[in-house]
Amino acid sequence: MTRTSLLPASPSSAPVEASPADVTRVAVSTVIFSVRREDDDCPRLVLPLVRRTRDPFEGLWALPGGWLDIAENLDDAASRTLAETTGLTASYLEQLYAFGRVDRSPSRVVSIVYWALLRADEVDAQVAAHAAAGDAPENVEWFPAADLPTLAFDHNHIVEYALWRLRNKVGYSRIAHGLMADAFTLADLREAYEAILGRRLDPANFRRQVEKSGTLVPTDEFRTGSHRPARLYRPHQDVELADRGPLAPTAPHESSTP
Amino acid sequence: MTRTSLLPASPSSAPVEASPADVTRVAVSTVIFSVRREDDDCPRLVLPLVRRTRDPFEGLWALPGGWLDIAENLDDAASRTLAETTGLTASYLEQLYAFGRVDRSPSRVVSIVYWALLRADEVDAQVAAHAAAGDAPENVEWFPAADLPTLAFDHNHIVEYALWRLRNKVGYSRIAHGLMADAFTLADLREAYEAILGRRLDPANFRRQVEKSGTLVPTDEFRTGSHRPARLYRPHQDVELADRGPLAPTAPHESSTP
DNA sequence: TGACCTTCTGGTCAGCGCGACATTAAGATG
DNA sequence: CATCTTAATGTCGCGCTGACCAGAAGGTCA
Repeated sequence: MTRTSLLPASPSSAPVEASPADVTRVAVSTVIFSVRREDDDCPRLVLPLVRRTRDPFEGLWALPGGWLDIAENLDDAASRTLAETTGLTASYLEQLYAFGRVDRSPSRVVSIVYWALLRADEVDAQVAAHAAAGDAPENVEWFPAADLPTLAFDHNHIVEYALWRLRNKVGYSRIAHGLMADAFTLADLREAYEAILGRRLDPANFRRQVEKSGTLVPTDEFRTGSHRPARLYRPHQDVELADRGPLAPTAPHESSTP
Repeated sequence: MTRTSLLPASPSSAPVEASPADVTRVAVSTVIFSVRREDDDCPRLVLPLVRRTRDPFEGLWALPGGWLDIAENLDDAASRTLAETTGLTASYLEQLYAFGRVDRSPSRVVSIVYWALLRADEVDAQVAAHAAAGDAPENVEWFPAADLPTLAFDHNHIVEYALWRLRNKVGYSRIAHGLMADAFTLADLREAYEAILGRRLDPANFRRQVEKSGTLVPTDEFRTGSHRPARLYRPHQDVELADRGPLAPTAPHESSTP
């Protein structure tokens, strides 16, 4: 419950656990995306990384994560390690892939990687809350997803795959709503799509698609800015961000053979 | 290399390995689909299951699989355990999901599950080859995917999810080609789609879609039957069954940070 | 105040893909 | 030779989409 381990570390740094030389260990990491407006420029896709403080790849940036506990579900481990290392709580969490190449780490580690979204307004809010509480996470920094440094392990490749999945999923689901605050304009949502897809979208056509989908509820409020005020929308309650199929959102592997 | 272990077994049956009571072990299983024509009826989606011979769920049917070796990539483990338990070699193999609920097994087991396709003509061919060689796999039986018995562990749920992924993927990729022999008619391919999707497709519209996709090469041969002969097609060489994105088909986690 | 700019919002139009359906071709069967 | 079944081609209408236009509604600045 109160583990303090960070990422897959060197063999010598795991005193209690069995010798990594002959055991396959399971780690859990998370690629968590958010959008942030740089200056007055267009919003960009960003993700938090953690600087490693232990031997394999010490000093390099890596995905937030940690070891899987013996009595912990995979989803719970992803949420826990993400919170422990970055102090963040995701608004959407989904398993990405299990990476297990023998040569991806000095010791044998299978990483169950999740990808997640964080509401744009929660980035600053959660960071500020932790700063006020005095438990601000250390060695955490946000990077633009399109311009990352060389990361530890195969994490560059993992982020590349997570981006690919996100760009795919944004096309056939309402997943981008997970980046939005409670109320937002269609321009906000469109800019999130543009940040993910890396190309501009026609505002009129975008509006048509969203309205037809029925996933948004218009409010009577408007956001006033430099120009004509824009109507604020809220996400429809009964619409899931994505169709998980037989994998239930909260308890993924249930329902069969009790 | 010459392991003979079958599925995740009871603690007492793993003498050399560390005690399962305090270690999370990694298993690999595979849901492998094929199509078989029942009688002169329409083809159906079938999959092979293995009857368990050890304690947890002994006697129940389960997915083919086994333990991950310490120096073995995940993909290799899926191929190896599939061959060891069923004698089959898949024509397409893709990671499905990592299942790791604490309560899915008496001991803590994280299962990296793959899903695969087997060419219809290879089902009988591979079985016959093993029978001739005297190493026919035991306790293996094919079941219709739509009508399975109660399986061990959470395997019913896993098959359900694999079916969902297959039905999804068949809509936006050429994955169904992995079920076809070297040469096949459009009716063969359409019936595979129908078996997967569970509904009839219009032959004319199906032909139009396939021809436009450019994934098939018409031959000069025809299959003669009870009615007008049907032209035989071959899959286009340069067309992958599915877009894996940054995950290369043979060596999934490479290319980054050398 | 009024000209001008930018964004929001609604609308039109052509092209494409797809489902539904009609029609002809070609071999097997009796 | 009539008939049946499947193979293969063609036609039509609908809905979605991208490109584009036009008015609405606020600011900004001379």
